[in-house]
Amino acid sequence: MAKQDKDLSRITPRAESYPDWYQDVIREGQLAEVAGIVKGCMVIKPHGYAIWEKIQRELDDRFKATGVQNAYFPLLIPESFIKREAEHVEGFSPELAVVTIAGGEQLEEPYVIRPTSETIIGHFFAQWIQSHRDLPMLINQWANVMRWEKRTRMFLRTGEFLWQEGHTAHSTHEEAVERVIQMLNVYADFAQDFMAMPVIRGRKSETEKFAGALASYTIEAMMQDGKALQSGTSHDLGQNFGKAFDVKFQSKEGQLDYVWQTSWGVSTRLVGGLVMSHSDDNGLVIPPKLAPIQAVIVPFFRKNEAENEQVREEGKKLQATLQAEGVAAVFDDKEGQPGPKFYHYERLGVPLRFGVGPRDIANRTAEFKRRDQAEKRSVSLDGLVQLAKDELAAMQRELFSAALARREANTVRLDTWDDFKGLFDADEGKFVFAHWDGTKETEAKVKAETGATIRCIPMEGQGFEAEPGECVVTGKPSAQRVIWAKAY
RNA sequence: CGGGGCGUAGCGCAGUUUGGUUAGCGCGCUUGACUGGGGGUCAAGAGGCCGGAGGUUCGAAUCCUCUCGCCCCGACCA
Repeated sequence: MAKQDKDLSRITPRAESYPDWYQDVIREGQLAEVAGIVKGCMVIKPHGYAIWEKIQRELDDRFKATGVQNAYFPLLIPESFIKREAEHVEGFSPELAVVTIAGGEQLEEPYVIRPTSETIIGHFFAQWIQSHRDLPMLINQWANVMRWEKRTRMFLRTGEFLWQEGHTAHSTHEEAVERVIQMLNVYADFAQDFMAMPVIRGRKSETEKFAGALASYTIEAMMQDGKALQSGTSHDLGQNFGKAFDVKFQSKEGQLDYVWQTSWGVSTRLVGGLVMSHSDDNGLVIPPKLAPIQAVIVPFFRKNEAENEQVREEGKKLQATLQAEGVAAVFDDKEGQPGPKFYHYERLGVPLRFGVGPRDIANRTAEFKRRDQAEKRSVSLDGLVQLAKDELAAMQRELFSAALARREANTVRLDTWDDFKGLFDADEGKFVFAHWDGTKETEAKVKAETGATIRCIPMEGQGFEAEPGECVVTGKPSAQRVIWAKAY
């Protein structure tokens, strides 16, 4: 408190400015920084990348469990490929970066730096698939992509970003749709179980769907400011790309037909979702399953070197014991006072912190603090490993419950246009569950007048059951309510 | 792409209106001592072609022209 004038609290409180807070948490949590030298791009720093690696590993396992294999396709795509699917060109043209010179010479046909790989993968699928016996083809690639954005935000929208894109080909539409939903569910489970980020699964409206898809499905999460974050998508591509790239197979009956394709992806945007789901005014908060460091042990040194040596030994022992039990623990015995270390690890989002000093060694205790709780307490050294495991599990659960409770508290059913417009005019971050007549025109009107868009048409079984009614804008018949919100 | 703001030490800024010679401050950093249970104290240091180019001038961080870049707010997007 007395140190306020020393520029020590460098995180803008959320209440003051949510965008500034977001940037501050990323900086202080050492996740990433703006590259500066390359427009719209960022450097993902080791701590941020470690989180991405945990996301990757977990998702990769889950993909493979469904029979998907990894592969890799070229970064550069012949420009003509992008143009083959009409909606696809239209959707992506504005944000393409194009290579026109290579090896010092003008290229005959420019290359596009991939914004996504449906086209180039379509090309190879055409070569790899002849028979129904080659299907289903289940491929995923971990890659970087580039979409030239007018306005960028760290992790949420950058010129270049990392992601995975799954691409599958099937002999029937039913099977393809099944895969689309299956992968959507993989994403939803991952987000909720691993990232403690509650999501709503649903279908995108025509306006919001992927360029070139028959239908798009999404998981939508609510950030702390009540805005929606599209956190993962899964697309039913129908036969659109099959036709554009001549991906045909011969069926059991000997008929030639175009394959039915899907694509699905999540990106480093998830890291942005992580920040805005759990973090507080003291910095990052990472759910235990996602945390590269799950526990830190901070020693309390004094001037007595013999005592310090004991503290050091106890700290190392504690770290080893935790690691042996699968807890990613760090013992920070660097020079320096404990206070600054506390702040440091707090801002990194480390879930558990243990403090050990001479006093503790005498009493066989440790000071304990959980990142998502305000109080410290003294715990016994003997039961400490079990306590760590229990607390990690509890924190994972509680972060999810808190996020879910927040979403529920900020989701409202509205039935009149006055209420609807009034709410968004007041700039309230809410999910509004309201009826829609199903037309683009209504959607466009709402967007123009309130800034809110249809985040998704929720699927069954999530507490947003379909019920007929009247459109909140036009009063025309509506088959079901949809989720409206302002979005990132 | 429109509107606004900003480029001076690693970070945050002052100085620019009213040119003036060694360009300042806070934090951070280095070294040492004292310390040590939530950003401690003292001392000594290191660190700048003031975003870039051109011009005006005896003299430019400061004035003029051009340029590059970044951030914020809006229209388009994982």
